[in-house]
Amino acid sequence: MPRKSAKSDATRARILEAALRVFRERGFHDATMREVASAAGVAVGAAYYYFDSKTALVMAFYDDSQAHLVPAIEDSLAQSRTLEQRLRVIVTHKFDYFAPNRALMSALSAHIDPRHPLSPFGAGTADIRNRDIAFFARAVSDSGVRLAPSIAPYLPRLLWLYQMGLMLYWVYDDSPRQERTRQLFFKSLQIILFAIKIAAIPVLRPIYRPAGELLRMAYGEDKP
Amino acid sequence: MPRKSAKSDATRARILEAALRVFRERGFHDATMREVASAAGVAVGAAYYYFDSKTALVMAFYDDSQAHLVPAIEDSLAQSRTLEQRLRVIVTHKFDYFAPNRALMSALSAHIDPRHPLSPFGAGTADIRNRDIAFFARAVSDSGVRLAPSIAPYLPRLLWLYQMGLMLYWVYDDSPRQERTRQLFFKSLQIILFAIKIAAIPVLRPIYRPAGELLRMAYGEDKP
DNA sequence: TCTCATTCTTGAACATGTTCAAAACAACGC
DNA sequence: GCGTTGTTTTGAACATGTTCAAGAATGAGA
Repeated sequence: MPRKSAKSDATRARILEAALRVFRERGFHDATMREVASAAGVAVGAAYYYFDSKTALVMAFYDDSQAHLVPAIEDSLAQSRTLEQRLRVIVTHKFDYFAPNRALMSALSAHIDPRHPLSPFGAGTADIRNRDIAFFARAVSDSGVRLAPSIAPYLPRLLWLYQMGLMLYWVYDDSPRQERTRQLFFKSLQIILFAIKIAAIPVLRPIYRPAGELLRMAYGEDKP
Repeated sequence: MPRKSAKSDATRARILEAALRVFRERGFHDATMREVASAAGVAVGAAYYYFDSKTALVMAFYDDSQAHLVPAIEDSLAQSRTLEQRLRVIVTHKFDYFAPNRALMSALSAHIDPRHPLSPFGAGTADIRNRDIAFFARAVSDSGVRLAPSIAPYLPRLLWLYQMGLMLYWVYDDSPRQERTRQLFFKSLQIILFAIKIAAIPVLRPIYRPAGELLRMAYGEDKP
């Protein structure tokens, strides 16, 4: 809704910062919107003027993260060659950036329902999601990996889904420094890359045909 | 909390029935606890005497479902031989039983957080989950399928997870009669069974070694 | 039949996310 | 300057999940 002045932007930022601070200190659930508003020095209504809901504050943080992540990831992608390196770069950058607010992200995972405006799978977040998927498309393209044509169109979306699963595990990973997620990531990445390479071998393609059919069924047959 | 009389059981059942009715008619989110209580002819407090929360009502329905599903599934399992048939039986029975309240189940999927008492992955629901996993253990055992020893101990839990994913897709599947989920199920089941069989071939085991390691990392190395 | 402890039941009170009408402020044309 | 129009801010009001102190019902033991 708010679109105009620079002062408006500042207020919005002030509310968002205050919210993240309060959420970190008291936990997302225990923090109240009244606390957030008071920490930002505004009335409750102001918070709702800039953000649709309490969860939308966390989503705004997630959204803003792209501004920081895009250049960082682009740089690292340019320096890395193999697909494995590239995928590591994307996921590691994300984990590192989100780490200080890791517990917060659980607020987002509460909305699995694709019809909810804040669901990571819904139409309401298509922009964020597509920008995100673009990372993986970029990581795959000109990485020198030969791809089976039946799975190639779905690979970026599949990798995005894989990374969402990792993030979910990571958010609730209570091992020290989330070391468990890191190990799981490396090991699973190995397996996935192996499967991708295998699928591209012409002789083995018949074996992978059902996988291609499954993907077509699940994602539909849209061109892009 | 409530433990004693038969009248108590009746009241509890009356509240649960009323809740499901109201949830079905008005949707889980739009329905209020006051409506539920009024439909059951009790005060709001009574509902909270028997159920910990609004979501707990849906969980109670899910819990009760086992009483209906166990005999039905046991019977069908006894009549089916192949692992494919058996897995179809389990999932199909569940879908059929939950179908009238399909939209309701979305209330459960809201709690991904394993620390939440109602999370399907948390300690609070371990009993329900283990009973559920037992179906898959039973489907696998004496089904005549040779298993790779590195994945065998995890297979029931893996299949349970697979079925949870299917349920999630099913809950939000808006294709007529959820035909899409059904097709996805059949196709993915084919692939999974193929992978399981391949993994058991001695010559190919080295290829599957990383998968075993991954599972050990993800699930830990507890004996049962 | 009369305690009295336990189990149920009640509905008002509470906490908190969210809405909204009204007020304050800002910008702009005259 | 002064009205007009659009933006921002306010805080009380609202809706609803949940709690809780108090009362009713129940049943066991004397």
